Amino acid sequence: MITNKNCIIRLSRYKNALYRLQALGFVKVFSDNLADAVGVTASQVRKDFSIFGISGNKKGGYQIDLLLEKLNNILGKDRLQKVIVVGGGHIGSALMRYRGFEKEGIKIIAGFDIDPAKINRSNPVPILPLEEARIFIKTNGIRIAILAVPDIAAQQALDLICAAGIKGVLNFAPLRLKAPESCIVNYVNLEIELENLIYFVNVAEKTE
Amino acid sequence: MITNKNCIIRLSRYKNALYRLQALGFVKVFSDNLADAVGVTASQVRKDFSIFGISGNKKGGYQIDLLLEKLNNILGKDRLQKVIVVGGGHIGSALMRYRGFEKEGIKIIAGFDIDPAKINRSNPVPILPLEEARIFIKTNGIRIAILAVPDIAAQQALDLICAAGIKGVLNFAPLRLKAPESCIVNYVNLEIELENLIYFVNVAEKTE
DNA sequence: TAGATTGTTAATCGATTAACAATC
DNA sequence: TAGATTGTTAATCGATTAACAATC
Repeated sequence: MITNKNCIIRLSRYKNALYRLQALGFVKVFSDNLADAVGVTASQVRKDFSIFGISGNKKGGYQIDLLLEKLNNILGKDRLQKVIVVGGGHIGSALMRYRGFEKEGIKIIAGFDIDPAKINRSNPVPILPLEEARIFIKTNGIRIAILAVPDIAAQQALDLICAAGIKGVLNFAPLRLKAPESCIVNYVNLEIELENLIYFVNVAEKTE
Repeated sequence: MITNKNCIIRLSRYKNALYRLQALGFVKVFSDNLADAVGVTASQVRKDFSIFGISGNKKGGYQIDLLLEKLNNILGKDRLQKVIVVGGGHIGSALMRYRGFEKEGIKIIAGFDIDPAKINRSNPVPILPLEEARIFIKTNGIRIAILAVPDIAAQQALDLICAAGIKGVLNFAPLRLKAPESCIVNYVNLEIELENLIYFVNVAEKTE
């Protein structure tokens, strides 16, 4: 199935919008409503659904609960996703304390750091020595990791967790990493996000 | 000038790669080298440059220092960018302590929160009451804000800072916000980033 | 000069949108 | 039935890539 990243991101947005509509008491939805809620065209919504074989009812729209079930299934939300955080610095520890993941079925079950001062086995999310990561990942069958270590440590940390069996990494370190084929690395680069915003604000300012 | 977001993001990546090459002692670079460093085609590099009227030397490639000067100018890196953070929770306070912005000429000069317990005027980055945000933004001519408040508070906080003159917002709250035309809102949605990663890891697992 | 690289145009590719037959 | 909405195909749009003349 040929799909691009943007399409999958839209599926997540549809899902989130559907939960909001459901909370407001809606039971069914038209492609038009959903398009409005997410900020895309109705054609886009129907096209995205058709890619995944999701069908509604001619004239009747889509039943929200069934639609959510299908989207959740596609997005792998039908089971709890266990995730680890590598790096117990500002970003890493903020992510470990962040509550927003829970409602999405994503649970951060441990953090890892090389600094012995950061180790804390009795934390709600325990912070363990990095050298235990390998056995922890294997024992618990962890596939997803968030990488939030300093630039210079990032490649080495990635190598370690990939070798231990990690299949997907969300990397916050602001540089491009080399990963084996078995591991997907997605990037969150806050510096570049801000730089981008500043660029478009400057452009808007000049043209106004 | 017609430009898309991806093009500007590539300019940031070129810039970052050029600094690394410069640190390694390189003085000039070919479109081919830069393409490799960033993971795009050489055509893409030359095309991006031509959009902004950046030219090199036939056969001679591009002189790194001149290229950096032009890219920095386009990206607005020629002056310090002062930014505020709204929300002193886990994400907000992590961003205020994060040192990675400084080397990019981005300085977080204050944080704001409604919780009196979070106020701290003697912090390296002072945390001030939200009701002071309006006057602070106006007095200091702040144009860029990072929004890191809980979902339910996000729209109200955005309204407040937009009214005070904010022109660009990097929003971490996981919902779509309504902003006036005068203000650009970019979204960082960590839940959706993880969901996306999980999807592609699942797909890879099924097809292997 | 011969070889290599830029800058730009044309071709390709893929994603989005429009249109409309099917149908409830 | 008449009207409205889906599902899908075709058209459009825009971004990326390939090709190559210009030229150093």
